[in-house]
Amino acid sequence: MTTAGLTIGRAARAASVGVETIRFYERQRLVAQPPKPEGAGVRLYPADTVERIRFIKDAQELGFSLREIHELLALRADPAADCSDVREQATAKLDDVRRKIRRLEDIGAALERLIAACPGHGDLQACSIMDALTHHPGGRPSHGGTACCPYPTQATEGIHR
Amino acid sequence: MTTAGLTIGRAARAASVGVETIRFYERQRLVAQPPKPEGAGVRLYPADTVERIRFIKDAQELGFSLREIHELLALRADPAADCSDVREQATAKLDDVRRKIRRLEDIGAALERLIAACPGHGDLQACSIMDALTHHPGGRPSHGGTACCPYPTQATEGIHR
DNA sequence: GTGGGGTCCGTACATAGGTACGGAATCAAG
DNA sequence: CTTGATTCCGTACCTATGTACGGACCCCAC
Repeated sequence: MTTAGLTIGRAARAASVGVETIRFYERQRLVAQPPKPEGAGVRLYPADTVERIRFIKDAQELGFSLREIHELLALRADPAADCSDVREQATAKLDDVRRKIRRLEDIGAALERLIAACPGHGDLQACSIMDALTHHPGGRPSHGGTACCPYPTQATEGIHR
Repeated sequence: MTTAGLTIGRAARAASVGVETIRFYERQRLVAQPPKPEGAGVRLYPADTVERIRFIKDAQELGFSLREIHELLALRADPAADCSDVREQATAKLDDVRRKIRRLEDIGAALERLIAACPGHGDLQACSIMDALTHHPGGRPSHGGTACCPYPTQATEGIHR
């Protein structure tokens, strides 16, 4: 009923990556290479390979390395096996995820504070991200009392293109 | 009252990076290189450079590239200037951050589901991350009805060391 | 004032994650 | 059955982000 699969080119387009990226992931064993059909023909990729690739790209944007993504994808709860170590690994990953969320929330709050300070009628004392993070109600780090804008706005040189 | 600053080695240790990393960031203009004192001597790094480096490392783990981090750090609400573009950029970054949080929450939920399914008395139908993400109450993607464990557990080959 | 470690600077090397190239085989439209 | 686009595979190349190396210089403890 469903289509047998997609050629590598179509799969790549569906996952918004290049063909070469799929081949690269195959070499890294991040996605399985479907078998070549009997005799001759081209490989056909099932739809869930596309999902898998999307997941990989998403996870990358969240700061996971391909190694870590491999570990995430390898986690499986086999109902017929002792999975205490799967459980353990999954829990570790979950902690990881939660730490990331917390840190992102900090940065999000700093950005909000920065935006609020923007028109000039905000509270000030928060004219940069670092300011908003460091001497903030609830901000993490310590170090007392640098005035508002100690860091000279850096030229765009260096980080180029 | 506060110390004049840290030598590069101490600053590196304080920020949990290598000396070479600091120099690299200086070349990339991610952190400012303090001036060499009159005559002779070594450069001294203020404490907020350490904070800045920590921020860079944190942001990297959240999937921001050095380029993006540079943009984040460059945002500043100068109360004496029109900052509509700062506001605009900050808003865009904030959207970014919120997207990341949402996706992390999805993955966190999938992990929880996987952990719950683990001992065998969970609901099943969620024996891998992809399962937990795709056919989940509230899961994002579509594609109907792949059975539980279609993906052969991949050997550890390829992603090595 | 000497010895051992740290700094400085330039350059070279390394690792992760792709991206491009080239030639043979294959498929699909006309 | 020709033609143009794709696939396949191996290899080479590229960018981002460090990491290491080597020689000169500097600083602090003895």
